[in-house]
Amino acid sequence: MIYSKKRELVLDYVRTNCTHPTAEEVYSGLRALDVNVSLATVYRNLNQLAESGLLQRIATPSGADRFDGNIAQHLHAICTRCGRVEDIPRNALPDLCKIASSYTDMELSDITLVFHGVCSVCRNHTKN
Amino acid sequence: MIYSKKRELVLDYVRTNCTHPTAEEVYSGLRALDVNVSLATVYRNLNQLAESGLLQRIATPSGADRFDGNIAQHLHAICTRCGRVEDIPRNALPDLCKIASSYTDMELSDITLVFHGVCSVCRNHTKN
DNA sequence: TTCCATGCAAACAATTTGCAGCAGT
DNA sequence: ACTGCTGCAAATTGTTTGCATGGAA
Repeated sequence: MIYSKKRELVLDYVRTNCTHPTAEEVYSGLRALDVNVSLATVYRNLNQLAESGLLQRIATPSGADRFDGNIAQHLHAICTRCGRVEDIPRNALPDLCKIASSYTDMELSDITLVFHGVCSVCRNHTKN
Repeated sequence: MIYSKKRELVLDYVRTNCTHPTAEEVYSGLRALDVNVSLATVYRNLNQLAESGLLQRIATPSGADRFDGNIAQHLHAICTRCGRVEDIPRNALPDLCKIASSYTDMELSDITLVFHGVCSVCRNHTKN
């Protein structure tokens, strides 16, 4: 992959913003920094960076995909009220593929695991 | 929720077809049975049925959501080659929310967990 | 000078919605 | 009658793509 200024900016943005931004958020975040980039380019670069392992894609169920500059193996917890994303270390959990393997004849190699809950901010905010 | 013929047909279709169909598949499946129903109605009814717990929604990462008439607590494994979905009993796995809770201040109540792998049919089909 | 990258707009897929009419209780 | 259900088409949302141009090696 040859060098590209825009791609570097996209990667830097996701890395320095620990908000697990969506493509749209990366786009408007960069525009706010006076970076002239198109949404298509943001999508293309996010896909390439995720493909090459420089970013991690968080496929949230129903909603825009999010991206994470922390590529260490870890999982995510999403607040069902405000959408905030927090990290959960992957080694906190046992090897789920190995456990599930005995229940199917599929050769399981990976999991998509997202926790859902309510973050402390939202809990304090609205007590309903 | 008052009775509706179309909703009953949608529910029956998902229950009797163990293929974990998408909304589109439910739609064309019903049309093939000479049921006059619109795609919008299929979507509306699938959402209501999932909302009321009569169906389980399988939010596949990037792709159409699938629906499952088996509402017993269980998880899914998706073949990355042919898209086939198999079931994994939930009690095969430990209580992940409880384990992850100690790593975040979110109040975790649920998980979205999908296994990815290659089914035996695809493994035998193409040895590459 | 050969690719890959980019911007723009159009295309796309999955899903939802507005509205008028119809059906269930 | 009242309210929820349906069909249809249009609107939305998230994302990808075609094409002409610009930039990196």
